[in-house]
Amino acid sequence: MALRTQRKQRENEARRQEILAEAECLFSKNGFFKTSMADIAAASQFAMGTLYRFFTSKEQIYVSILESKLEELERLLEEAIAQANSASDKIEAFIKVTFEYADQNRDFFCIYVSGWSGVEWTIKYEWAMKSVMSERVCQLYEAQVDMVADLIRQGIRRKEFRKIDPKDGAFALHGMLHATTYAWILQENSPGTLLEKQEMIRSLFVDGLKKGNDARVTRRVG
Amino acid sequence: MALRTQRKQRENEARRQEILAEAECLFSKNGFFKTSMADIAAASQFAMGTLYRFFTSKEQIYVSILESKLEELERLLEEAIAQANSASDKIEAFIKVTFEYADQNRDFFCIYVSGWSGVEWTIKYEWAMKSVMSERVCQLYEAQVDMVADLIRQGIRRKEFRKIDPKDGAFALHGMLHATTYAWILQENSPGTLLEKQEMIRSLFVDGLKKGNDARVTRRVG
Amino acid sequence: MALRTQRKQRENEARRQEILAEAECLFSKNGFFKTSMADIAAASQFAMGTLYRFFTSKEQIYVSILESKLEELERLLEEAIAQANSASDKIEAFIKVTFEYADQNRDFFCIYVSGWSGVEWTIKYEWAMKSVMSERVCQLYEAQVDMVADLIRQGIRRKEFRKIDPKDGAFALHGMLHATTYAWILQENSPGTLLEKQEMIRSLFVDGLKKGNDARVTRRVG
Amino acid sequence: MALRTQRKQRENEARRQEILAEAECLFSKNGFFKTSMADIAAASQFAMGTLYRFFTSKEQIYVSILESKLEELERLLEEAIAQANSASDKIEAFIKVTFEYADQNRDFFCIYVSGWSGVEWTIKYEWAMKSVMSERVCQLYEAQVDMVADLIRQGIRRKEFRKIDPKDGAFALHGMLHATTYAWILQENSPGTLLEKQEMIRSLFVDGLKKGNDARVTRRVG
DNA sequence: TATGAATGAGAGTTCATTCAT
DNA sequence: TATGAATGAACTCTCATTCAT
Repeated sequence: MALRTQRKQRENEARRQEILAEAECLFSKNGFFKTSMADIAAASQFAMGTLYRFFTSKEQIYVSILESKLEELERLLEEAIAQANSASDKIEAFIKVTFEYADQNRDFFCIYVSGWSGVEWTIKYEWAMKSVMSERVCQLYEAQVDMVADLIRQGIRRKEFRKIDPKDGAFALHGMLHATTYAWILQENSPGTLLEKQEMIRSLFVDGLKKGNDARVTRRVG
Repeated sequence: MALRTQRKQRENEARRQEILAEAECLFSKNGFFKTSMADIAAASQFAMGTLYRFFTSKEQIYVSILESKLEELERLLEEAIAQANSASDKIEAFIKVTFEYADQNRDFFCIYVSGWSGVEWTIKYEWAMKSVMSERVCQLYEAQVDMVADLIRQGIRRKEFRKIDPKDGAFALHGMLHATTYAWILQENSPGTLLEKQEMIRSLFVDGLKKGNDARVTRRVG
Repeated sequence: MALRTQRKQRENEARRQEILAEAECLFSKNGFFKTSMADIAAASQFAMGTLYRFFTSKEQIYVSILESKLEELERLLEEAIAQANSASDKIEAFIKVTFEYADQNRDFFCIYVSGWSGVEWTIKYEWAMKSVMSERVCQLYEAQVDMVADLIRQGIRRKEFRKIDPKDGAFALHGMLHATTYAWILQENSPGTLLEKQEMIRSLFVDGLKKGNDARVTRRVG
Repeated sequence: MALRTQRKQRENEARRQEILAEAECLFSKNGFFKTSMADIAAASQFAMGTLYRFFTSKEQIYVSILESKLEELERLLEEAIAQANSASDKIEAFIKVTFEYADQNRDFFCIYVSGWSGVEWTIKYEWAMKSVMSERVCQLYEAQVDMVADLIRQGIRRKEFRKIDPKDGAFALHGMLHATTYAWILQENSPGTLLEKQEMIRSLFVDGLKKGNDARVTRRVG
């Protein structure tokens, strides 16, 4: 009996994943609002009512996609960072893993960037965004910023990097990564792979952070 | 008669702008889908039917906001770039103008970033995006990328910068700018101004691009 | 302009009434739950969206029927009662007006009795009933009980009636009236009019209450 | 084998009763429409499919509650009436048993009154009512009316009561009983018992029917 | 020309019933 | 036999767009 229960659970999990996979594809193609539950039902070959056995609402499907993928990405990022030594190498690892993941999860990345820029939802006012994005998703987004911010802080402490606001730096890096990824996804028949951009981003960001630069130069904001 | 026609045109233009201004505010607060034509009509104090005399659809209102602001921003960017000499200085000017504009047009910027990440609409498939974003908006987005790409190409030719793919660099810079701006807009009561972030972005990007990117490079205050 | 506004208002009121009339018919035939907004729209020859310009929800339509008719009935009852002198005559007037109104508003009376027995909604738990029946409707139902209870109280004070709990008596009278009305409405091709039952109810109730009765009879409960 | 079959039958009957008991509770609390089969399944601890082994539909469950309780009530009423002598005493017995039963079966009584006023279902048109209420339930309702009507007829024949339409009188009595019961059930923490109302109803109805009354009073319908 | 009421397709969600296990 | 997941039609309500005034 325990066996049957286990099989059921496995099957359910598989179905959930099927639904999520189809929904991911649709959301990435058409966005949240132009994807209907009927579309998801048709694509995943389930009846509409069945979707509601697995998810309580359309929003929950959306959020579930983000949560599961963001958690996976976070694990991969942490693993890779742990294996690198210097702050520079850790950031390089961060960039590499992000690109690899984007390469293998293009659909998700479209949604991911969407969440990042917060935009499909609403923009300026927290309340509106929070109403859709679960607490957990917000945490996961912030965790990614913090991860980079910590690496920058580390690099500054170890004198690898010059002094900058670590959070500002983290936002800047994410911006570069997402814009690059997104541009690459859009040109559907891009010749190369995303990993080819890795060195460019690394050199721009890491070299731009290198210690020497601000020692020699005194600048005012214009 | 010509006079009366002219006055009518001026009045109409004024009305259009009023509508756009209110819509901008609403779209930035609530996003495209959660803003209804009734909302826009109420906010702009026009009847719903009247909105359709000025714009053929809700989407056109959205697009018109982007078009007019993007054109204004493009003019400002070109002016500023023309007045700078070196590629570095031109890029610095680009960053400065972008931040200034964002500071003065927060509502628009929320929409702008949205358009950039393409996200509220649809992401992967051109046709879906094109159905909403006018040809003109796409041109304007591309023009901004090209503007930066050209500056980078120039810098490389003049040996200011090391060799990188100019378009990749342009995407990277835009990503940094938008992420920084967006993060700044979100924290509603941010203490400083956006311009304070300018030097950070500049040094990250321009220094990251510098030829040798090492102790050999000397910089002037721009 | 004021004239046009007035005409508009009159027209709107007329439309509201049309919708209410059709809905009344449907609700009385099929009950609240088996009457759909599509049914009401079809019957009243309006588009579904139009119904929502006049009423915020299906429940509001239902409640509006009750409110307007209950208020009218209350007015009629009060008028008739005021014109009678003795408590007996006032109660007779109450019965007469109730039957007359039922005769002319059969559809409404089906809904009315439904509300009285509280039944379509939920029965035991106030909260569930209150969620549908507006505060106002509840007040109006109670006002009708109180009206009769007051008459009984009056009759007792004036020694017309023997002593009973006035509220209990009021419930009893309403029960008789509703059961009689309802039975009469159900037999669609009833030969006589409801008013023929008036004297029966009057004599049962008023004579049952007459002072003398309990003098002659000594009874034990049980 | 016959023994096993019998045990099965007994078990099945027990299950049926369990389901009916839980359903009764739910229907009385939430009404027919706001009670789902899932609710009933959960409350009775059976799988939804199992419910359909015992009942062909949700409506049948509803109807079965009415049937079984109405049959029980009918038996009790007939027993009590048989033991009384005069028409007055028989009617008193009828009232007493009805109140006792209501006191012990509040959940059922909510549903019962609902059925009586016919209301949750549909009101005016036979077909609609018949579609839900089984032939049997209608018979049982009518049987109750007839039982009282017969008593009244008897009383008239024996000169205990003055002449009235026996069926009208029966409806009136039922109306009083139901309204009184229902009002009492609704005030959840009613201080006394329902039986305390018995004498009031008896004296109202029986005294109202007493022979002498119509001798003293000659009245016209107004 | 300007209006805003009217439209009706389409949205997300529920639930009585079925049927493979 | 008993299960409960799967079904999909039907529900209430929304809103971009139209058009009679």
